[in-house]
Amino acid sequence: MRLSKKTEYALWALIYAAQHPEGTTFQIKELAERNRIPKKFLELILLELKNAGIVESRRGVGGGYLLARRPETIRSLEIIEAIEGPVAPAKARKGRGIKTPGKDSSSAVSRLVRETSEAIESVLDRFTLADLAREEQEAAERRQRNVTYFI
Amino acid sequence: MRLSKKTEYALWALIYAAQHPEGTTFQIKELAERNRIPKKFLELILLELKNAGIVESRRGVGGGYLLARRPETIRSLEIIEAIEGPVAPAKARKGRGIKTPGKDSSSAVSRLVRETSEAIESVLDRFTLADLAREEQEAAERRQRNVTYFI
DNA sequence: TACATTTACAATCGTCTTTATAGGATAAGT
DNA sequence: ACTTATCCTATAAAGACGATTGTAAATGTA
Repeated sequence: MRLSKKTEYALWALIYAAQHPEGTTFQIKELAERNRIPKKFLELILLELKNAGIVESRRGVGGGYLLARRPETIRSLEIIEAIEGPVAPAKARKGRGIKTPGKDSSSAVSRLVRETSEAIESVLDRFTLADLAREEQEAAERRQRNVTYFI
Repeated sequence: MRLSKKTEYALWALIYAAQHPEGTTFQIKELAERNRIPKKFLELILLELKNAGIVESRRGVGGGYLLARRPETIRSLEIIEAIEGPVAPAKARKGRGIKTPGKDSSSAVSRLVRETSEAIESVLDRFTLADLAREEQEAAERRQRNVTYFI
């Protein structure tokens, strides 16, 4: 599984957002500098996340972005799909529809893709933004204490 | 999960190969026409599958391609990785190595990717080429009997 | 009102990947 | 030799990816 840079930036941005006190905004500029994300690119990404209903924006002085919902209710699947589009292939509509051998949803290849997609969804469904933010926080604390675990 | 056309063609080709009696060859030309795959593109794909040790080739009259191993021993993971490269991100080497916060394997995003990759691998590991070929065979028979199941 | 701050949004651009296509070289069976 | 079929290299069109540029619009503050 490979995440595009765009999706990776989106995840970082939302983790950053989740680490802010609820209801307070953060600015694109600050986030871009901290995480070395191209500012204008980040703008684009946050706009998409806004259109997906994951963040909200406030314009003007003191404005910025903030989570639209509580991080416990935002699953990583939703985030990734907001940027990359659906993980699972569109379900074949039942009823009318012409049968083309290759694209047939009963074909072995389609089944393989379907089962894999379901596995991906089930993992991404388990992790909420709150989980990611907490985990990132803990990792950061470990780094600060300068402790490295070699297993 | 999205498969590239190339990988899809590779799977079709191998399913086709698996449906042939063991030890007999099939020709690119025939397969290309039957499945409407660009012949030259298919050539490229079979070459890659050959370099990956999945198929063998025989030149000259009566030549063609055939599976290098029994279909029960060829897992779909192997096929997909032969074309698309590794599913899982390369494991971070333990020991020396500079720590870059973003790419840190302990970060929340890395963990998410890692767990998802493992889920994908575990599904793709369960299906062998023999499974796919059998399933495709059954689907083809159902189609021939002209029976459609609307669930 | 004037101004600084901050997002909104459209358009563009260079590079890489994907999906092929073309042409000939090479090998092997008959 | 001749035919069949793979082997190999090069190239090209289209689209996705990653990012930049420029301008507009909203909002709080002096």
